[in-house]
Formats: sequence, structure tokens, C-alpha cells
Amino acid sequence: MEYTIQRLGQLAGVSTRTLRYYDEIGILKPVRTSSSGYRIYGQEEVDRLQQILFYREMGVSLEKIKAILSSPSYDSAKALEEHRKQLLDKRKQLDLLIANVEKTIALNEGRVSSMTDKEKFEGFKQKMIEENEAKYGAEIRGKYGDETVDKANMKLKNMSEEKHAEVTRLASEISDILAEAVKTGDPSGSLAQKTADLHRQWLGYYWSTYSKEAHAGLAQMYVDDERFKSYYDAKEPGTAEFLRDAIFIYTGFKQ
Amino acid sequence: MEYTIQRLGQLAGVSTRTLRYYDEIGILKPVRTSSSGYRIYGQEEVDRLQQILFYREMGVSLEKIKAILSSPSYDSAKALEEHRKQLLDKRKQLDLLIANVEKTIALNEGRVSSMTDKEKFEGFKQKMIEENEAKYGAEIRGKYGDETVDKANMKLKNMSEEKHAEVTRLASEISDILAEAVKTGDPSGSLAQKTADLHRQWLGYYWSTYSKEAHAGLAQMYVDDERFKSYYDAKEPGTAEFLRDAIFIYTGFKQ
DNA sequence: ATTGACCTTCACGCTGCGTCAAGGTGTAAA
DNA sequence: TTTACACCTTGACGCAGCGTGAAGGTCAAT
Repeated sequence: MEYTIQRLGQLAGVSTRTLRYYDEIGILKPVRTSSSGYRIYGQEEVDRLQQILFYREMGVSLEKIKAILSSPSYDSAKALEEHRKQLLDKRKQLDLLIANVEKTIALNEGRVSSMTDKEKFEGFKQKMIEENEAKYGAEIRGKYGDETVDKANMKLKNMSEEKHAEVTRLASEISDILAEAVKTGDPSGSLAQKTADLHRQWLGYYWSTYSKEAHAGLAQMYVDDERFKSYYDAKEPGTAEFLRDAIFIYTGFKQ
Repeated sequence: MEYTIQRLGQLAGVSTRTLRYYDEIGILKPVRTSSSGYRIYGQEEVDRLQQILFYREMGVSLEKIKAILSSPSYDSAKALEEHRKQLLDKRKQLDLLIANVEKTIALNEGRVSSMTDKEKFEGFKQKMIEENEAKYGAEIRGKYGDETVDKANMKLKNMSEEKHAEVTRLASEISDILAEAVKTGDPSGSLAQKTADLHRQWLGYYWSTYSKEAHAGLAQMYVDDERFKSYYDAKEPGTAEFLRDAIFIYTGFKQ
């Protein structure tokens, strides 16, 4: 398939000016030009543009992208793996930021009493990501790649070793406070909301990405699924529903 | 709490140059200057900077941010809701992009036979986000907001009414197949992997965004947490571990 | 042969800072 | 006290990555 400049632009979501600029700086040249000087792009250029956009998405400068793509040691398979990891990092940061907004909203609505200045900027800093970018040089990539994979795996390992005690403590605290909260009968009360908050913290140990929807979904699952329901309702019938309602309120999901 | 320019910069993860520039263009002025002309920032400025960074993160120009923040009709609560939605949109786009990388990797490894040119650029286009940005004008915000909130709420509602039966069916199927799989003793076997796959499908009803990490985390949770563990191990001891191992293999998380 | 949607090159302008330069300030140690 | 050193100031230049004309050629259909 061959593309004119505008068609390629539409396909990839970039402007024709951008494509001309990329030609100008030599990062993406058309496969040929028509008799009248029109730029014609082919299959290779489509794929190369995709790679360029992956790097651009990660904030790599066009100059560096050019160097990377034209390096003789460029390994597209490794690069893709690296992209994947970077994107996952980016999503984690986004999740932090979302949690930040949500906490700020909760603060404004009085559902949460305080927020440190530090917390207010959680998720904005991109230091770790930028450090990764600095390491985007082709040679270090392979080594660093394995390292981060290991780190990702370590997270679960360490968790079961180091933090296991804390998670268990949290879980039992949730259990205790939930029992108290149920007695009040008010899922919007402070005890119930504290339970929901603790539950969220607890989830933090298992989910690298928190979302209100997932939290609310889990809460609904507690009610729908017999095994969860029977666990929660063991001490006091209706506890699963109560917890769900509390979490729905906490996450802002009305029924 | 009062901050010097550098301290505020560190707190928020921006450079001192940036803060001076923000002063220069009048978007964020210090509350006062010390006797020797040093910029001193107070609590209000911290909060304002947070708001600025939220908008900046969404790609709004500083000029527009200035206009928005100084508009008499500016409603910070609504703005925060809007930020939240935009961030969720952004995450959806990121998920598309991640899916794109993963499919490209699969293509390279021959696990997938083809990928259209259109698919190659899935997740790059930010049209929807930009359109939202255009709507960042205060008046449309409220209306558009409620609509998407309603949609999000609908997801859970419909679920409990319509799909409840299917979810329950899935859950019991998982239970059955898992019991069979445990007998084989091989978490990498096809029965175990089918269980993991069903488990993933089942999760799909509760999580709007699936991630391998979260799935693996949940699996680990099944082992760490007594209530889950006792449920799974009821029929056959070691079932929780078995399921975790199967899911680890399924998601690619080695221990 | 005219219209309208394409394409070309050239060139200026903009945003959001990074990065010196040249100097003043605060304070703690020597 | 002075010396070091980390902090602060204003001013000015520079840069990436395009957006946005201008002035003109091309292509296909009507």
C-alpha cells in the first residue's frame, strides 16, 4: 500500500507539516517522489513512522530517535519490550495522578480531612520515567531491560516476604473496623468510610494500578460471589452488602 | 507552610526556571517577596500550582490555564471532576497503545499473522482528548460531565441485572475446571491455563481495565489472605497456590 | 476549462521553558 | 572575620517541534 502525505498523516494522526518536517530532518523520508514531486510513502515508512511515534510518545527527542533507529545495533524486538515497560510505567504514574485528583475531590467534599502538600503533587513528577529515558541509549537497553523485569517480579516476591505482616495487619484492621461499622448501620458514616479507605490501602498492596471502577467492581463482587459473601457475612449477615455500599459511596458510585 | 522557590519546585517536581516563568507571565505569583527580593510562596500558591499542573498535564496552554483559573465562573470542584474524566480517558488511550505494542510484539514473534496499517497506529491519535480539551470552556463542562458519569454508573447497574447469571455461571465453571486441574498437579498444563483464562474473563466483568499485574496480584492475594485461601483450599488443600501459580504462568509472572 | 482538493518550497512565529552570565544574600564553619 | 557554598535575583539568548501563512504547481471530475 502506498500513501500520499495526507493519507499517511490521517492514518497515523499527525499533520502533513509534521511529515514534511520529518523528511526535512531526515528522520522519515518518502520511499520515492512522484513525477511531479509528490511524496510517496510505502510499507517500510509506515512501520518506521510507527516506531518513531512510540519513541515520541515516551518523550524521546527526534534527534535521539533518529540516532536510535539508524544505529546498526538497533534491535526492534528489544525496543518494543522497552516501549511496553515504559508505557506500563507511564500508566502507573497516571494512576497516581488519578488517585491524586480523587483524593483532592474527596478533600473538597470533606470526605477526607487532610492532604499533605507532598500528596498534592503525587503523580506529577516524572523523574523515574525521565531517568529511564536517559538510559534509552541503545547499548544499555538490553541490560537495563532485564533489570526492570526483575524489579517488577521482585515486587510480588518482596511483598510476600517483607510486607506480608503489614498486609495481614491491615486486613485484620479492616475486619475489626468493619464489624464496628456494621453496627452503626450507616455505610456513609465515618467508620464505614474509614473501612473503605483502609480497604483501598490494602488493595494497594495487590494492585499496581488502582481505579475507582475496579474498587467498586470488587465491592460488587463481594456481594455477587458466594464465597466472598459467605466470608463477610459469617459474623453478621448483610456485612458484604454493607461493605459494598460503603465502597460505592467512597468511590462515588451510586447505585 | 512557606516555601522558597527551590523548595516549592522540589515539592512539585518543576524547575525554578519554570516557577520564575510562571511568575513572569502572571499565572502564579509568590504571595510576597522577602526583604532581599526572594520569592516566598504560601499555601494558596501551593494549591494553585497543583491546579495549574493538572491542566498542564492535560495539554492545556498556560495562557488558557490563566484564563480559566482567573475566570469568575471558575468552579474548582467541577474542574476536578473534569480532570478525573480526562485522566481516565488518557488511561484508556494508554491501554490502547499498550495493546498496540503487545500486538506488534506478537506480530514480530509470529504469534499473530497480520496487523493492518490502521491497527499499527491505534492509541496514538488523541483526537478525542483534544476534542475534550476544546470543550474545556466552563459552560459545557457540567453537562458533559454528568453524561459520562451516568455511563460509568450504568456499567455496574447493567451488570448486576443482566449479566449476573453469566458471571455466576463462569464462576462455577472456574470452580469445576480448577478442581480438575488441581488433580493434574501441573499449573502450566492446559486445564490450569484454561482456568486462568476463564478467571481472566470473569475478572472482565468486574474490572473495566485489565492488567496482567493486577491479575497476578489478585492471584497472590488468594494465597496471602486467609479468607480467600480457606475458600479455595476447602475442597483440596493447595488449591489457592495452584491457582496462583497457574495465573502467574498465564500472565507471564515468574516467581 | 474551471473548480476544488491536493501537493510543493520558503519562511516567519510561537510556546515553554533550558541554560549561561553576572551578580547579590544567608549562614555556618574555620 | 572571611571564606566557602548553597541559595537567590534579573536579563538574555537559544532551541525543539511544529503551526501557519504565502505563492504557486497538479490532478480528477465536472
